[in-house]
Amino acid sequence: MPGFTCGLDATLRLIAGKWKPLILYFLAQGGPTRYGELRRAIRDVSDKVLIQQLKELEADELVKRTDYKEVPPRVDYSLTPLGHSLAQALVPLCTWGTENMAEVARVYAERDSWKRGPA
Amino acid sequence: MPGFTCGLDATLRLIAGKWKPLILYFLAQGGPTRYGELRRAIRDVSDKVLIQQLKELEADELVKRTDYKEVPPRVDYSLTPLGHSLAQALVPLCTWGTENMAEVARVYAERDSWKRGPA
DNA sequence: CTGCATCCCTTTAGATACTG
DNA sequence: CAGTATCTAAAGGGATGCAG
Repeated sequence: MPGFTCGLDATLRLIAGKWKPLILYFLAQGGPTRYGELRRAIRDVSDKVLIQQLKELEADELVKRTDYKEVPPRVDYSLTPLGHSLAQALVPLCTWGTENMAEVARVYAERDSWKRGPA
Repeated sequence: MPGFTCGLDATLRLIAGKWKPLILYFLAQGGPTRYGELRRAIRDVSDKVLIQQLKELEADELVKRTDYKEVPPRVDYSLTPLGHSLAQALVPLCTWGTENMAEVARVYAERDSWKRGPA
């Protein structure tokens, strides 16, 4: 039901998913990447979730899956032109995070401490 | 537990939440905004969720809440300097969405159709 | 190596009604 | 006007084990 309130809304629907931005960003840096490598690069993600998100990205035409039909299996993932342009739009977020990482870590630590209670 | 794999990772933790980017972006455009106005601007969000996300943004020092202690109540929300800089980093995503909205709407429509099955 | 299936749990979000 | 409270639904995510 296309009825985006604004461009940001449209974009957000594509990158909603815990690991999607990370996947896009990683692929943008490294070119075609094999499944296993991706899996290791995106720490802490399970097979199920990674595959799931890759499929959604593929359905959204942001990522291209290439199956070389070899044995043992070899598959790699790369960005489509659309995916690549989106990844570019992610760059400022990455930059922001890098520049403000200390600040972010600080507020994050505070949040966690009151979450667990003062003690 | 600060241990961000990269800047993007750090940023994502702050803007994870269905409406947060939209809230930040709206505040960036409009300056201090009263609760009711925000509520109407961010379509389809419930009071509960909106308040919840605003509180988290406030805890993360991205948004500032001002209570004028009047009756009837008057409260407004605005961006902190940190929040403002983050909102700036969101601009390219918005631009991307606007530029590619037709494309996004198309892939989205396709997804929805096969989701509901052929027939 | 790549990836699917299953089961389960937590988080997130939404509806509704109510209060100072 | 600006929220709170409560309940429920759904999505997202994770562990494990199996398969081609």
